Amino acid sequence: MKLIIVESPTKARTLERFLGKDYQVLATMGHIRDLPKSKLGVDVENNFEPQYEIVSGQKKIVAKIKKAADKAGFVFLATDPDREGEAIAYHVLASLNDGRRPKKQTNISRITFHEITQSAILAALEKSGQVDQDLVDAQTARRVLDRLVGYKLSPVLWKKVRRGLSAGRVQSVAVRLIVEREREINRFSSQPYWRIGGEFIKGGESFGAELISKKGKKYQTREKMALFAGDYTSSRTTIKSADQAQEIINDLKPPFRVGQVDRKTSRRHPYPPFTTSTMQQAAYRLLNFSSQRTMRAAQKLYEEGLITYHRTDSTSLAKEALVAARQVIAQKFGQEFVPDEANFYKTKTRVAQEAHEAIRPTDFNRSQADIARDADRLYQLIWRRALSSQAADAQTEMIMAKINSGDYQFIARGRRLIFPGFTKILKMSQDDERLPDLLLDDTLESVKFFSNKFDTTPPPRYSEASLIAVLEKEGIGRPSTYAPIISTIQGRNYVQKKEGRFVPTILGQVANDFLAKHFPKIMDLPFTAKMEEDLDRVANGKAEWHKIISSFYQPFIGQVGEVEEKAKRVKIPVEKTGQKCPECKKGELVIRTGRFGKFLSCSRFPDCKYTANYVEKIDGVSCPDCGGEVVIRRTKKGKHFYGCSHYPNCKWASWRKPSKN
DNA sequence: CAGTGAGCGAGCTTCCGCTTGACTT
Repeated sequence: MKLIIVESPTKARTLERFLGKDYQVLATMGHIRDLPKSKLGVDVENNFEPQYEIVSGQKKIVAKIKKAADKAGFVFLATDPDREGEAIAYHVLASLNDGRRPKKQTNISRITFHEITQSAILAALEKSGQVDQDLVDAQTARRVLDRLVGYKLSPVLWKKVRRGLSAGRVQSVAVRLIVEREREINRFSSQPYWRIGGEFIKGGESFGAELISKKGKKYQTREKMALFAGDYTSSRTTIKSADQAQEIINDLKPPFRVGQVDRKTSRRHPYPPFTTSTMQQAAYRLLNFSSQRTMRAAQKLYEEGLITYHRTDSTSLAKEALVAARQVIAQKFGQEFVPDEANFYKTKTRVAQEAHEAIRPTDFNRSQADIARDADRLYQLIWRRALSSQAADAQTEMIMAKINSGDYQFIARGRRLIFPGFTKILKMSQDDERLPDLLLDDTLESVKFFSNKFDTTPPPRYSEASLIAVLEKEGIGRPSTYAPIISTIQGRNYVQKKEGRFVPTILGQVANDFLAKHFPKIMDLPFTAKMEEDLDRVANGKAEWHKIISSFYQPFIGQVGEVEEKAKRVKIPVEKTGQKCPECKKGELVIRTGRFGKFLSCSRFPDCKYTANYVEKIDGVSCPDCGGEVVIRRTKKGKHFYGCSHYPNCKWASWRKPSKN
């Protein structure tokens, strides 16, 4: 009997099925040892020695693994093939040896595989090795750094801003992005601009064109980044008033002659299959799922064996899956939809660890999941995306015709689908845009000219999806943490969602400004990228983890001490409501935050002691029992729920947000 | 499922990343 250790219980079941009765497979369910929660747990005086202990709630599993290992003839550590997985393997090894790594590993070895297929697992069992101490050291450095940053910075906030706050390498940068975006929006001043269009006729067929230049000098036709913040560095001419637009229109005279016609075939390559991040972004865009809801649905699909692992940063597919996808495409859509060679995708994010496959159906023949509704809808996205990633390119003929009129030049664009390719599977093929058959020197009849007003728009607030996209691009956070980050920064009341997008609270801005002023290095976007470079050097045996941490910690802790001593406590401005105090009738009602959340009180406190509950209303929905307003309330434990504003007259309440009507 | 509340200063709060359950309308 041989014992195999993996991280996920679903994976354990799959392996047992592949390997039969000679193997027992147990799951660690994540990390089994970690730093203590209630104290720093890093001996900064003694070479940053981490004080690991068994994670509370994991004691049973550790005991079970120990017992099974004693009985087994051989143990394979098959945790995920990445930095965290190597660390888990190390901690299992250490747990089996009373907390220490044995000098010699006998009857125990480390194996890795990137795909959960029978062939990959059998190959891995043949190629066993030892736990890679350099990689473990890199993880230790990561863990210790995050603990030092989090547990040293947070108390500074307790002292200087408000009790109970938190700061960290990831969450603080996420908040910063939202705060800075809001300020960019506030600074923005919208500028109107006009675009001029014309309708022409050839052979009885009418079509539209847009004015693009005068004497070769181009007009502003689309909003460009240069227009943000009123910065006119663009070389284009902007039409700034309706009068100016009308003058140009009055100036347009026949003949209207076709000057140039370009036809070219554009090929569009399919999209790579989903990673966690792109799946969350697509589910938000197409299904309006939050990242948490997406992950809950994905978890269900994974546990049912319908998809591969859903926390991944890889876009590669197992060989078996490539073959299967090509077969299914041929069978369902036709051989012409199968490219000559399989499509491969490079991972864009530099920090990707690619421990798993991309997210894909385990069986491409199954186009529906038919379990829970959310899960089924998500499954269909995954199926389409993974399958289409192996389909042929889409081909479109693009037609661009220039039309001259004196000094002025118009452009007409047409589009004709030649071959849908992958877009047929993704269900995203665009309609053709017809143009009559225009030839050089054709003279056209004009029907009318018109102008349309546009306004430059500020950059949008972040949604969950767009925030996660930026974090991933900067290498901040991991597939397993994107959804939790979103709930942390809201739970700390640093940001709130307004119409599905993030707005910083006053507290968020104050805490962010404090950190950005005193700890600019940590709040900087490249901080994590630099950390990752250092960790790579540790993993490759080119740097020593204690030295990396020490060179960070010495200046950092000096700065912490200085700020604790010198920085003034920050006053958090109160939010005004614009309503008069009903008791003294002199002060204004303001929203304050106490130990139990927000409440209303008089601005003249302590002279006037009026207080009232602050209720947050949900727009657009009403109480299903009495038609009153729906408000957010909290239980004694602080959990949110939805109730009726007419309480206690109406006792309606719900955990879930009531839907419209 | 529905309190109170800021100001005093007891003892408390806090990180990131890996994994699932167990509690409910």
